[in-house]
Amino acid sequence: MASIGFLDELAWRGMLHQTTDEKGLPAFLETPGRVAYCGFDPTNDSLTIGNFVAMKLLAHWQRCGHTPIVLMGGGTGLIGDPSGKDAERQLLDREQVSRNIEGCRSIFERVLDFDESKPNAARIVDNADWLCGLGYIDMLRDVGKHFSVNMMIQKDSVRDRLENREQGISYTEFSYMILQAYDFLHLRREVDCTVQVAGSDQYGNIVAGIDLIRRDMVDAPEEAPRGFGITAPLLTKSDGSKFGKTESGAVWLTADRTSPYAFHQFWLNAADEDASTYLRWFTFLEKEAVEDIERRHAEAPQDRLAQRTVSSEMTRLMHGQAELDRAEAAAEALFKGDVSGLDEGLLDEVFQDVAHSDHARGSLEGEGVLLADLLPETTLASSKREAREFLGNGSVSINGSKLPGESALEHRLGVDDLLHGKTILLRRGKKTWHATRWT
RNA sequence: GGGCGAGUACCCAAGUGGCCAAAGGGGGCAGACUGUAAAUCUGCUGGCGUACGCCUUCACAGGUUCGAAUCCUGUCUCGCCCA
Repeated sequence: MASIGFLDELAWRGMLHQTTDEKGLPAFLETPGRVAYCGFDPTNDSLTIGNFVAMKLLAHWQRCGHTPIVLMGGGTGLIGDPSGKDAERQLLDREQVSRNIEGCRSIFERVLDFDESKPNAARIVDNADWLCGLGYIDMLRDVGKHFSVNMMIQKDSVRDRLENREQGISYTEFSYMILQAYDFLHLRREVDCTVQVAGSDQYGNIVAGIDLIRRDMVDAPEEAPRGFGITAPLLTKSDGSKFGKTESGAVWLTADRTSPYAFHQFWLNAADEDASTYLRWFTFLEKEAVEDIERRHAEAPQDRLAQRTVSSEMTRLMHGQAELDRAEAAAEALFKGDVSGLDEGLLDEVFQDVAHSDHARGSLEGEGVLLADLLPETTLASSKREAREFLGNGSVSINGSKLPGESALEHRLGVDDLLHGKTILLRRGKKTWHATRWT
């Protein structure tokens, strides 16, 4: 089936940070059908491209013939993971958490194979199912007993918060590690899950789980596997800024939160220095194909082949071929050609893809509409004052042609500006579009 | 429970009675240059008004004062130390 092992696959992609057993793990993974899990916090009813990385670890795992388990932290999500957080987390209520889990399910289905006829079908479990029923006293006796506080406060996730004079850590979040360790133990016992994969920030939690399993299995035969951990490095951008954020917030994997067009644009706009990393991290292309693209990209970076490949692969995977075609057509129309010459069908598509708004056609008659008054009604300006600022800067275009700053403040839109009798395309700066429809 | 300290705009951070819509940095947006890239340079960055201006803001609620982010009282939150 798979010609390349899981660890090698991650390694060439640059997605392998560390494992808990450099020597034993490769041999262990030679047997197909191993079970690994990765945890996800159900803090939202959708997932972001940051979560995608963890999901992809499981996808590679599955493609290498092993069985992936998506662990939704319906129970731990009620607590909050202190790792990488500099502030105490908001507690979620249980109803919200279960709604969120439902919302994420379809996303996993796009990346993992849940076909139950396969021996290594993926599945989703919710740790609320076993955590919420635990008694506090039982937990303290059976699990807490195995944890040394001395050790716990050494873990980075906790220590950072202890040493940070601005923010401490509550007992609730301090306990998170125990719960996550217990998850691993539970899955080890119940479904023979022997591996946990995650981002490197989870390393401490993973090790805690392995420790717990080891203590639990003191009497088990020596050859019985305990637990392994595999982590991916933190994804960083070349300019040092945080990956996956745009001016409008996180990039989501579902169309209701980030439109396929915006999603496509996000990848297309990647810096050259990041494009190759994205290619390796986010596409499933094989090594030779990736290296070929990198070579061609290096020869002619202005063609942005690497960015184009990532954006089309990712958009197709998350939103399907049809949405990819639309996003590409819209991008082509908006950035390559003369938008005033778009045919009506394509214009309608573009209208759907970019931010848009509806207006009363009557106001265009006669004197027309002062652009400075219109902009605050669009996504291009948040206030009239800001609108004037953009206009004065000469940042605004109508149907693709830029308005010089001097005349822009007084500029009025009229019926002559309508494309195909109903649409005016506005643009601020280079790439922020807004379509207005007049009916 | 007691003592000490902190809470300023998107973030960090100055300011300790008027010159404060509040320094500086970061981030963000825009302009020039480009390849819908990076780097660089320039401008903007509480709201409203095309200016003079008006309004809201320095944790919250009151108070002192002609005048408060700044002083006082109480409340809340956080941190450190003691019990």
